[in-house]
Amino acid sequence: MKLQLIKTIEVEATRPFNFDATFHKPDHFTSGDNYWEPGIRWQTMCWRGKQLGLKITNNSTANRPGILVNIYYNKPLAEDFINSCVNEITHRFNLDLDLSDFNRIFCNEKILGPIIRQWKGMRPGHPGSLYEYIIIGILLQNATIRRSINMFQSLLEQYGKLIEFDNKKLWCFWPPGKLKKVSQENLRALKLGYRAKSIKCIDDYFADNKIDEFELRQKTIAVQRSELLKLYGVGPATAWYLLFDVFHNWAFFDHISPWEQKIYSKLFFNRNPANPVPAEKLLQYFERYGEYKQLAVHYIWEDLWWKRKNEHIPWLEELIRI
DNA sequence: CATCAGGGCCCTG
DNA sequence: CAGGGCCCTGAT
Repeated sequence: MKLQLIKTIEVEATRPFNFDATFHKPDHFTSGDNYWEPGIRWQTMCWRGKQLGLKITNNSTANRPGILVNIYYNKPLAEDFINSCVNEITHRFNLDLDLSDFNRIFCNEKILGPIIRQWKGMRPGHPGSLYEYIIIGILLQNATIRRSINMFQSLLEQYGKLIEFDNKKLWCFWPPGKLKKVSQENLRALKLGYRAKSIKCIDDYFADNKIDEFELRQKTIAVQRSELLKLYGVGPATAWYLLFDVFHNWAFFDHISPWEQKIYSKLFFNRNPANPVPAEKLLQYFERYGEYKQLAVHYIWEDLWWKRKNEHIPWLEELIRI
């Protein structure tokens, strides 16, 4: 399906703003739903049931940071649809985030200071909806990266849509409810294993409107967490990712998985991965970043993955087991 | 060839 | 609250 350019919108970002560190996260696994090169991100987006193509371009001038969003579709789009879509993009990528406090407090901190100076204006965030992120989160569970990518790709090819815009062919996520008539066995045939049940349950849950992402955004983190844990297939690890990436809680840090523990141990304590610092002690260490502890670790984490793009880091390669 | 952990979670006892 | 089982892969 080839899409046409329907609308171009300028969106401002708060300053300081770093386009590439915001729109490309080297630690997120590459999937067929987006493509990045410096200054441009092509991204598919399923918004209110419509499967759109987006070309997001850096549009920053010296004193006016921002992006240009080209929206591609096969029909004209209503004004309020476009506005809501752009608001959602602003939200998901945190274009209106005020980082001044964070920058001021930590710009001279030993580890974080230099990283903040290098990546000043980087935002956390995730391009997907809550539904989409949960699906991906489930695919990440108890699997190697390669396997997660394979499972995601199979799902996209079965239930997503391949769209072409601006000379890019990218897969777009399906809307919630798409799996209504799909059986667990169908999903298992895609080699999802026991995750088939979780994904089926999640799709039903969203299709039946038992959860509202936008209402949940307004709730306290305690409510958000308990609502997420009610979902079949979502446990503490997946909830932790969601609370940061989807619900934008910068202070929440309650979970460290074994592979992350090893990387943190090396980064913060230069400890051999075979002998990592206990997770409890790491969490205690992150307390120094107070209200911004997860944002702080995100900066340090992303910095590491950007380094990996440019230099070989043997100890890291051994830990991530792609 | 077998065995086993892996970007967890659910269920059982 | 600890521990077994789960799908499938690739490493050993």
